Amino acid sequence: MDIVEINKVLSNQIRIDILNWLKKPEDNFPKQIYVPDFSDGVCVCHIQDKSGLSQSTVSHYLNMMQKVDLLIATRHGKWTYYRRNESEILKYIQTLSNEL
Amino acid sequence: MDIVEINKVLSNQIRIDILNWLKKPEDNFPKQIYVPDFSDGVCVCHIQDKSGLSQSTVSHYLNMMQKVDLLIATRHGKWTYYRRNESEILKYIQTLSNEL
DNA sequence: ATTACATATCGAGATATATAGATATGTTTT
DNA sequence: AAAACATATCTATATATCTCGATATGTAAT
Repeated sequence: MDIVEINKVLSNQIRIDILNWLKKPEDNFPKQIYVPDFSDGVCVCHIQDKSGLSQSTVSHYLNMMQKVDLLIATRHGKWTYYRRNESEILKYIQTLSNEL
Repeated sequence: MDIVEINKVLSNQIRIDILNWLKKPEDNFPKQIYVPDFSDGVCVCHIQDKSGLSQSTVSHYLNMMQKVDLLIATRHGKWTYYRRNESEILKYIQTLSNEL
């Protein structure tokens, strides 16, 4: 749990937005086609559409969010799905509460 | 309360350290000479000594921490004292808890 | 096997941050 | 008023981040 690294990741509004959108995928993204529900998260293409950023930028953002364990990635076929890592997010907030 | 701006400020270990040192000034800094206690905080020169950074860098860091309301500055004579803004720090953590 | 597609990675230019030394400002002491 | 001192601001260079288009990789469909 590297607080400084996580804070860098969270120093960007779009990345915070992504974390928020993934709280309620049903409310923020269209139904997915090749998986029955959002239990593994949302595919990159939908997040890209919603963010308005380029494919490479979104992929990069999601990767950095995964590297600090804010997100979990799962691959199904040619799609990669990202979802929140709730326990790490909670741990981050608790660590902040203690260490700030 | 601009979460992104605060996160930028907290994306640096020394700045987090400063926030921590100011939790217990008695434990982290030498006695001050021209004020009776730490109730207005710690003067820039002591924070500079402890951090090992240049005077201009420390002044810049403290200023940016004050701009986002993490710190409060008070001037006494030629010294400027900085202390934690506890209510804003708490508000920041609460906001994060809600918005992440 | 080839094509099509989703995502990841690479390379690059623009912008922001880090950090220092030099200088300016404001205060106190002489 | 001059000197000394603490802090703030300015200027500059090095490094990091942002963001994109181009390319590579992996998977699925034909």
